[in-house]
Amino acid sequence: MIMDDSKYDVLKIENQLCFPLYACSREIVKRYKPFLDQIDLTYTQYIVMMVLWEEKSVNVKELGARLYLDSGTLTPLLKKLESKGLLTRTRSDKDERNLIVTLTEAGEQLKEQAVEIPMQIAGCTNLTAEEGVMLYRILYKMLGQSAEK
Amino acid sequence: MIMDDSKYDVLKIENQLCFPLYACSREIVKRYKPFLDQIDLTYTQYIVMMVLWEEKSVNVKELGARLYLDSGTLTPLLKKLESKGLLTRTRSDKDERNLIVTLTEAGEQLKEQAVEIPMQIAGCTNLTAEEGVMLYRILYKMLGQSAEK
DNA sequence: TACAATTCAATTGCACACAATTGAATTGTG
DNA sequence: CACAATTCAATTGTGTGCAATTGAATTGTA
Repeated sequence: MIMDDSKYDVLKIENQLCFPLYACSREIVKRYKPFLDQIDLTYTQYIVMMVLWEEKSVNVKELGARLYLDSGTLTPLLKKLESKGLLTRTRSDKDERNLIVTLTEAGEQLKEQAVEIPMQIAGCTNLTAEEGVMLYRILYKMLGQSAEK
Repeated sequence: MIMDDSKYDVLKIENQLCFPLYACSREIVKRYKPFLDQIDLTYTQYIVMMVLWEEKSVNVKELGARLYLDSGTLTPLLKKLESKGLLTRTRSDKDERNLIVTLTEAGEQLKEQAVEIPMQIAGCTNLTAEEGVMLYRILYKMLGQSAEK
């Protein structure tokens, strides 16, 4: 009689959904690196810029909500992007608590180089179109749960 | 005539697969935190312990391959787990370059508390069983690509 | 209107991640 | 055997992430 499962099976990494999620996320970000190096951005800086390329101007709270990041992560990162001249940081007149982040002309120009990246990355994936769509749908379903709070 | 797409659409966060992966990974790890706090482990320490609960003894290279982590991350983390008494770190006799990490009795005992965690986490997910299986399969397909190198 | 509660970004402290380098140990090769 | 190349873990330096706290600004309420 074979007896190869036990109450400890749940503790095997291969039986957990969180681990491949965690590992995959880091592997994909790593795949972006050579491309992002060309425009001197880290992955986190890149997704902040993506929001600005869409919105032109957002406050830190909105940015954090979009990216699931808090001010502890964003504040130093935004200061760095400001020092690179890609954005400006100014307090709102209406409410001095709010910090408004605005794309500069240099930031806008970076978009021209960045637009090449998604295409280059797309070729790196071994998923079918259907798998991509499925993965996307499932991940956003999980994220939706987080957003509800 | 509506003209609401452009060559910049690829730069919208919602059109990228990497972002929900990155965000989801962090959100799920965050969901583990209250449970891991009870046994005083971080998520990364937890997955290292999971390997040891399975293997009893591994070297740093193997551990890194299993977890997609390098010695820069593992060395300080293993020293911390050693100082907690959960594992020992010894050089291999056969090859002094190799560091062998071995589970201690205390580490083995922690397994009894850890075994409750996966069950508690499972209840936190809003995915169907099918979605869970699908997600798992797709993520490991992507990871397989990384493993090939 | 006072003033308590709330809402912001910033700060602090800790724990990863990871690229790049270092230095010791081992292996491969002439 | 000598010694160059390789393989390890450790170290260094930079950049996140995030919980918890702080302090200024605003809002809600007695």
